[in-house]
Amino acid sequence: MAAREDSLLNEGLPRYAQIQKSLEQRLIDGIYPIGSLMPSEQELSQEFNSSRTTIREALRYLRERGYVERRQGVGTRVISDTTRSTFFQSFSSLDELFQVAIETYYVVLGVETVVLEQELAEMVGGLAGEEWILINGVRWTEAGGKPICYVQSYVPKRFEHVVEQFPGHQGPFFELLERHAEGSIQEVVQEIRALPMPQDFSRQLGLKPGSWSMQLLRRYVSEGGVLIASFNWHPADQMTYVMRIHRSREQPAD
Amino acid sequence: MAAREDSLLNEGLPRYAQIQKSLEQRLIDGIYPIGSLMPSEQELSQEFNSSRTTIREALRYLRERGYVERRQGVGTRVISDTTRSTFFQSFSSLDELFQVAIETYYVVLGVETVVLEQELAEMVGGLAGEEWILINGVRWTEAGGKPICYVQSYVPKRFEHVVEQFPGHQGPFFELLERHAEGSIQEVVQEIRALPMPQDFSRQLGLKPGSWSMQLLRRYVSEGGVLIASFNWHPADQMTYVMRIHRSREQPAD
DNA sequence: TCGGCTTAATTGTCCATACAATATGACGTA
DNA sequence: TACGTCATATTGTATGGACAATTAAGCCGA
Repeated sequence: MAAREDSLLNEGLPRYAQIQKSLEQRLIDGIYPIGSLMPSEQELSQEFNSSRTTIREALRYLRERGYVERRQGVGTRVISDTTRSTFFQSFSSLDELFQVAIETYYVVLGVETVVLEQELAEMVGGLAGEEWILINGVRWTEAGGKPICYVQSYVPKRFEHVVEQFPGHQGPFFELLERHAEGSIQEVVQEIRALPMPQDFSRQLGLKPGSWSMQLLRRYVSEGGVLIASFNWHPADQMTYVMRIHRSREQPAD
Repeated sequence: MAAREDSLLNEGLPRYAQIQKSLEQRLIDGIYPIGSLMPSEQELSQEFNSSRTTIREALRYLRERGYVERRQGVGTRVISDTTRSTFFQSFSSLDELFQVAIETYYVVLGVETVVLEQELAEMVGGLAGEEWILINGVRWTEAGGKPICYVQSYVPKRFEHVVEQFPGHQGPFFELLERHAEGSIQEVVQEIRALPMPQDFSRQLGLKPGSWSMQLLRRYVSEGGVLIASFNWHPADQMTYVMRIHRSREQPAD
């Protein structure tokens, strides 16, 4: 009982939390050096005068925090003296990621089949000489409102039957394509450039000749390859791309 | 014994893992609707003919996965029928985040004290009328190489003594500032714009008048407020900002 | 010296039990 | 009707115990 009070701060925390803190501090202080084995569960159980279950709960926390790895037959090995610290940016959906306003209104201007040249193939993620479908359109704030951006979407020819459904579809095209694809979207690559706005796009968006744009290129990649690659051409003076990046000392899911 | 075999797939998995899978499937199937209470630990213990500890382990998994929340005195309430599925982009350091080439070479052109006007204050995260320190500089590929971008860095006046160390410091300034700040950097906000390149910056970068830029504004925010806000002006034709976003069905730290 | 076997140590899984802490519902009284 | 009290249900914390699975070290024989 007296040994217990000496070893732990009496903070009203559960015992396992107090042991966590003690052990974490020792790791940070290098008392258990990286690469070494910590005392066994039994040894810690005796030191803290607690049951093995309580010790295991504390060690579980250390493992989840990235300080140690635990292996049956070996023991608890120290792999870090700092808790995992990453910067991350996470999104609950791709819409949120791409800051697409839900209420925007998309108008298809035309659909055609194109043969990819080398440079374009590299950008959309296809092969030179392949046939892809190009859909030109304009995204508006609302029907009859202001134009937001000019959109060129490139889709592999094998999704021709899906493209036919695009004009009646008000959500993102990638969602429609994902439903018909082998597997779900695993990665999205976005590239951002400042470029002169092509003149015929300027006309569609009501801009003066010689205007500039922020061009966002996005490739949506599933297991079966690129589903769609879209160039969004935003008028430069109407577009700020904002990213908020947070530090996490915990798993973001906590 | 027979009841046990009926309820669980005999997969060689630990019992708690088998129960996890069963319960997860029920959640996905809507057998336990969102908002409802799942059976109590005791009920599940009887159903699966397992100890309460084993049930708790399975429920812990469901909680960590975001399906349920558990409250003492209430029970286990369903809050989702899908596991957390997020898209994320994580970085092990801010250098990686901002695609800063380690080997670049920064030259300070000048340091002055400025009083923030309203618009600038909003961008750097200060207050109009405040004194901040402005450091102008150019980042080069290497000493004597090509210019990469023009950099305007704004630092609160209270870090005046730290700014004095900037000229001899080849790493990122935010790291130096973080060491002298109250608390570490918790968030970085980055804004990307396509803008005409200011003429005196054009001159410094060897560009023709009328050139355009991609402007990256970054605010590094600690508990005590903004540490530094930097405008990086990149020549438009020399800059593509690339982001790779991955889907994760697990906590990114795993 | 190398390989196989045995033993001991260590963590992983599972159980039963007990008490604490919190929430909820029912009942009684003002 | 509102508030207080009490009983019950539920999850959280903690203990002790047992057996399983894995690893490492030591020993022995070829």
